[in-house]
Amino acid sequence: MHMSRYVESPAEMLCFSLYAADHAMGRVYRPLLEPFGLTYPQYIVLMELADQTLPLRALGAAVGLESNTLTPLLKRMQAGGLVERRRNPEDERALMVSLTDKGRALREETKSIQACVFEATGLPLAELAALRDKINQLRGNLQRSLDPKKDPAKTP
Amino acid sequence: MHMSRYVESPAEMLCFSLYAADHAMGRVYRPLLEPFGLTYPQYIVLMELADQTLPLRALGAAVGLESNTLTPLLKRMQAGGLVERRRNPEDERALMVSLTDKGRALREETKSIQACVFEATGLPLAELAALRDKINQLRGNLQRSLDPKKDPAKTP
DNA sequence: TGCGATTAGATCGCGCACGATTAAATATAT
DNA sequence: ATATATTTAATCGTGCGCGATCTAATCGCA
Repeated sequence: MHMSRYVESPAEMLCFSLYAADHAMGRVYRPLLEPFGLTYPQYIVLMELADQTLPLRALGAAVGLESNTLTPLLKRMQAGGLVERRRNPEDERALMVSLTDKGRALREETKSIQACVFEATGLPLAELAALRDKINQLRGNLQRSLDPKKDPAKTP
Repeated sequence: MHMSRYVESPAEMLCFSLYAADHAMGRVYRPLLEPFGLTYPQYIVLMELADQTLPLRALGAAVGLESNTLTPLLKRMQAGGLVERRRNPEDERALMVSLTDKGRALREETKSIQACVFEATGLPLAELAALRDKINQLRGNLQRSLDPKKDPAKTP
C-alpha cells in the first residue's frame, strides 16, 4: 500500500526534475569550461584529483563512474597533458591517476567558475547547501535500494 | 562580492549532487525499463505524448531536447512501432509526433514503474514533492540565467 | 511578385554513460 | 605448488546530448 498516486506528466516527476536540472546545469557549465578545453566530467575529475593520487577504481567510486567511462576520459585528459596514468608497482592491476603540474595549474585557473555558477542558481547559499544535502540523501537512498548489502546503517 | 566560498571537492558541490543523483536515478530506472525495451529519455517521451500529438519542436521544449537528439531517438521509437512521425500538411516544416496504439498500450504497461521508483527514493511523498519543486525552481533560475530575454517575470 | 530572413528538422562529429566481455595480475584454497 | 577465484582495467557496441551545419518550407515586406 503506497501513499502515492500515479503521475501523468514528466513535469510532475522528481526524476524528470533531476534530469532536466542536471542538463540545465550542464548548459551553464559548458561555456564556462569550454575556454579551458574541459567537459563537465573532466572538471569533476580535476577537482577530485587536486590533492590526491587515486587508483582508477577509487576515482570512479568518488565520481560515480567505472572504467568503461573513465579510461577513455582519462586518456583524453592525458593527451591534453593534465593527468598521469601509471601502474602501481605494488599491484600491477591498479592504475594510479594523478594530476600533472599543468593539471594543477588548470585547476587554479578554473577556480573562478564556481562563483559564476553560484550566481546562475539565483538562490542563497544556505538554500543551496540544504538542497544539496537533501539531494545527497536521495542519492544515498537510491544507491542503497540497488545495493542493499553495503548498507552501513545495518551492519552490526 | 559573493556570499560564497570556494569549495574544494565535488562532494560539496550542488552541481555534482545533481549529476550523481541523476545517474543514480538512471540506474534505478534502467532495469525497470529494460524489459519494455525503453531507455529513460524514451520513457519520458512516452509520458509526454500520452495524451497529445506534438510537433517535434514542442516535444523538445517539453522534455528539454532538440532535434539533434530527438530525431534519432524518435526514429528508434518508430522502428519499435511506438510512435508515428508525419509532416503537418498545413506546414510541411513541422513534424507531428504521436503515439501509436502500441505506444499507448506500452505506457499503460509501464504504469507500475512509478511505485518502484517511489519506494527506491526512501522518502515520504511530501518531501519528494517539496524537493521536486525546489529543484524545478533551481532549473528555472539556471535557464533564465542563460536566456534572460524570455523571462516572463520582467516582460511588462 | 519576388527575394532575403526566419523557422523546422535532419545530419555529422565528439564525448559521456553503461552493459557485456576480455585479459592480466593477484589472492585463495587445497 | 598449483589450480581456481577474484580483482582491476581495457575494449566494444549502443544510445544520449549537444555544437555546428545543412536543406527545405514559410514568412515578410518592399
